[in-house]
Amino acid sequence: MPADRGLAVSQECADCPIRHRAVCARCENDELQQLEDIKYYRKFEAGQNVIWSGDRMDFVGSVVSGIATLTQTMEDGRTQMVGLLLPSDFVGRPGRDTAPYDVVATTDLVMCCFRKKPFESLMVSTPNIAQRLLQMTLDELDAAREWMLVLGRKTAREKIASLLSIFARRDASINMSMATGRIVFDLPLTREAMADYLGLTLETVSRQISALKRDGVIELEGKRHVTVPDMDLLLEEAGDDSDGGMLV
Amino acid sequence: MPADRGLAVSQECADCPIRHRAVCARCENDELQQLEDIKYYRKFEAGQNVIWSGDRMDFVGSVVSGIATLTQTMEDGRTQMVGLLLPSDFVGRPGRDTAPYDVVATTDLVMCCFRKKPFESLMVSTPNIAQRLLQMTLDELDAAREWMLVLGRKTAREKIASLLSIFARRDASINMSMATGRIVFDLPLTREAMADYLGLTLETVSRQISALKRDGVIELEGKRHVTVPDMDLLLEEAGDDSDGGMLV
DNA sequence: CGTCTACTTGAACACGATCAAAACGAGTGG
DNA sequence: CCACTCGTTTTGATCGTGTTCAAGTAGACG
Repeated sequence: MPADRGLAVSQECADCPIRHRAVCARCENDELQQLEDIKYYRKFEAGQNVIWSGDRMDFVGSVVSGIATLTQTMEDGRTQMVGLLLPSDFVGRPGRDTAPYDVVATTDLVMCCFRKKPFESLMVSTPNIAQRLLQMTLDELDAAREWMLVLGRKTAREKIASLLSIFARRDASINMSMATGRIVFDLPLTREAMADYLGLTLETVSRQISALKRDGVIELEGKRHVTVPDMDLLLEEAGDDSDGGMLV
Repeated sequence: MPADRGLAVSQECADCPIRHRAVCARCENDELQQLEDIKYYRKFEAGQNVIWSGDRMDFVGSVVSGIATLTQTMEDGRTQMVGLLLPSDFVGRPGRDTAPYDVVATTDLVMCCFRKKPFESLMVSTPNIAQRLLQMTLDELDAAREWMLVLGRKTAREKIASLLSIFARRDASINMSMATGRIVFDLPLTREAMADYLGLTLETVSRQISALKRDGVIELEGKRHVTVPDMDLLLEEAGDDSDGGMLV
């Protein structure tokens, strides 16, 4: 178990890639300075646990790059992913000190961490941080509720299409591929991780991906490289309103 | 469609039953006074819609008494309940003006409402409100994620047991029935509403309740009156850690 | 090559859904 | 008091989606 490299990334908040989306988004320069004083970076390798459920948590932080998952596990081993952490997402809960879920790095991961105690003090003295955190938490609550519909009522095919839409949408907003209509991305999760997110088995995930490929909804190169020729078609397969719920 | 009685409950915040649990929990007397200035009560009858998905929302508020549900519906009619609103729970989102879900009164319901604009101003000027709302939102996020495990990985029997545990736990904390070991309560939801919460059909709900009764996990008088002779047994059926995750 | 791990595919099964009918309880009116 | 309706719930029979168990393929790395 190779420890994370001690001397990690060093970076100015000013040119941080998640500057305008993370908890610090609303901070003024002086507030940013205060955060800078208590922050440090940590790197994790793909597959590494960031936090173990039940462990004491003495930091909170933001995902800078890479992807992590939040998962819950029952005694008999059944696991359910309850959150997908993308760059700018926040980890940890001010005011609680043991972690309720496992946090696992799915890809190589860089996190911007704050020691919990000083961060909690800042929360009180800096409304811009608390307000941003409230906003982000409300967004996550909406996402969690949307996912409850997926888990409770959608078919396996719709579930897969829903998950692919999430990746496709995220990628479209980064790569500006809207123009061409074709969206291309790499799946950041294994079939098993997808199954854990969707409440399915990995075999069913595999079968449904094959089916969507066979039906021309997606194209596959290798196991991970996906092309979506027609986003509207994918959304239809996902069972979402085609006239896109523009919550953004 | 009988309108809600215009002249509704009038009440002092000081002797409000949800005073220490709602958004206002942390407020000092002067802050409470400011809330009192912008609040008004509304009553809804069982079955009435409080809010329709997509509608403009010009108020936020707290459930004072009764039970309401948050539900999401797909075009083809499949519905999933995404939240259960009990007394002291908060409805509405500062900073957003169209409702993302239907809110339906399941029993007769009293809400303490605040006009949205003034409330948003108070949020900025009164950290105690914003902080309490953040705390409550984080709790709801935890609850939503717990429910994702129920929806994604539990069997029908475990789902029913999980739902019954929620009601039982809530009731135990009110009635102090811990002593006797027997917990008694009335189901606040129809079989159909339970099905919508659990991602099942109402027939399956009915069958599993019958099965739990047959196996002595619960006792039933009529359709709604439930007795739990052994809470540990119920929790075991729900698939939860028997040594109770004491998050309280 | 051999050995991983990740993924795919097949066959049989089981759980929960679906369709259908009947029981129950509360309310209404003769 | 019984007959009637209406909404909720129970129970039964059959069906289908997704699971389970099992074998096999593909690609990476030694």
